[in-house]
Amino acid sequence: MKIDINPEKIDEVLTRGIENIFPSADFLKAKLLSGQKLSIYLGIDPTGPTLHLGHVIQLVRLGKLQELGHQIILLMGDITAMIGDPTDKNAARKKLTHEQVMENLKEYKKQASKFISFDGENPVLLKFNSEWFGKMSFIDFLELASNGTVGQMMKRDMFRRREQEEKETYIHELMYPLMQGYDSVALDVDGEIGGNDQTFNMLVGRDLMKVLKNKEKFVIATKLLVDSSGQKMGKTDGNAVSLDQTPEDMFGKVMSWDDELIIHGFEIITDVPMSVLQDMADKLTKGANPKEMKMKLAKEIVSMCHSQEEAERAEKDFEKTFAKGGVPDDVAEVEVAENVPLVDILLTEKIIESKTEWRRLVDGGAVTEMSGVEKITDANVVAKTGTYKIGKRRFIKIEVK
RNA sequence: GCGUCGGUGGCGGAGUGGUCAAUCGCAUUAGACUGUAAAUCUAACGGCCUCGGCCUACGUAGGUUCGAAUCCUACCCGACGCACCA
Repeated sequence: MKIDINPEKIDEVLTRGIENIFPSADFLKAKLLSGQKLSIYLGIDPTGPTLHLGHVIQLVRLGKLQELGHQIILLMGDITAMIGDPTDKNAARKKLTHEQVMENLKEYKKQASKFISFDGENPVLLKFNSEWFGKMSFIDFLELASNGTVGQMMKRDMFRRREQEEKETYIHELMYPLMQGYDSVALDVDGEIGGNDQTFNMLVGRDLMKVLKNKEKFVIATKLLVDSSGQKMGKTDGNAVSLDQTPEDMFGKVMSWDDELIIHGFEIITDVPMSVLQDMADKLTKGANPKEMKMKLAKEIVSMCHSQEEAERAEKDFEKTFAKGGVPDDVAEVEVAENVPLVDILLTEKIIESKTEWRRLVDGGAVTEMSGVEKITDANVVAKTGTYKIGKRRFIKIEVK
């Protein structure tokens, strides 16, 4: 495959959704313009069962680079995931077993393939860092460890903060940046891409490359999706969008984002041209209703992660249920015998967690029978045929036989 | 190994014999207002029932007591200090 050196595309790669480039944007630009095929990797630690929107930001960037003809490597940190990246964790994360890790990454490839291509003439290379860490001897490891000092590692604000708060930092955590850095060496890549929160780790890899391979690895740090309080939208927070969610859920999640995130989200996730975004930003400052734009963003994101059709469906569904207070299309349906208390059905369907919760919901006026738009006030009602709404977004359709 | 302090609900963090299912803050859920936004206000926030109670919970296991998150013993885990080892 020929390397595309279209300056416009390259400019987009260098700027859109990018927080920082090391050693410099010009350095990378020259590389991209050189016509040389570059190898670039993204490392993901499979610490959860699914990828999330945070990963999408990087995957989209990678997709662009793949289109330009470069060699993309997706590295599964099956070993590093077991240790746990201490980034942004004020307490040491629980260590995972290798089995848990392997279980987690089952879906990863499938989900990633929405953004980068694993076949065709320039396929993504899928790697696991157990390939080298699995057979690294303790001596080798010490050798590697001798490339970093405690002082260097302690530069991470993370570790500093823990120190200040008198929380513990384990030695294996201190090793983490070196391990991630060694991934670069083992893969012998030209560059790495990752979220801005990974900058420190990525730069450790850059240093190692210089020492061990005498190579200038470039590092692309992407912007992060942060909410109004500056919190990362990560898998540990409730506001995260994970890729295994249904189109409807995903759409709803995006709709519940802060308004400030609209333009930001468009920029770092979607392909909507920057000129269009500028236009939207202008309209927003002039007082346009942000909801419309958020709808567009939600649709765009669902369309990327699922498909255009599903995005349209999700949008209609959203309109219907929330804007118009109706019932969504894909409500779970159950058939029950006569004289079954409504609670029991909801409990077996796992819509509610306990009878106590149910009582609270009924007391709070959160339960409605949709056909008559009647509020349920008696916690002991027997289920009747109909559609019930519990709270804002829980629905169930019941058919009494 | 010795000593000191500490381990409480999703998190942070009170509570030091009964009135403690445990103040409070955050998070969460629901209601009002809306745009399933934010802000705000209200309420709920271990479980179960006939709403008066019952059961299970304050690191783990025992014990003292009419009664324990609170006292005692042992054990586990952590922080700090000292020692040991160099």
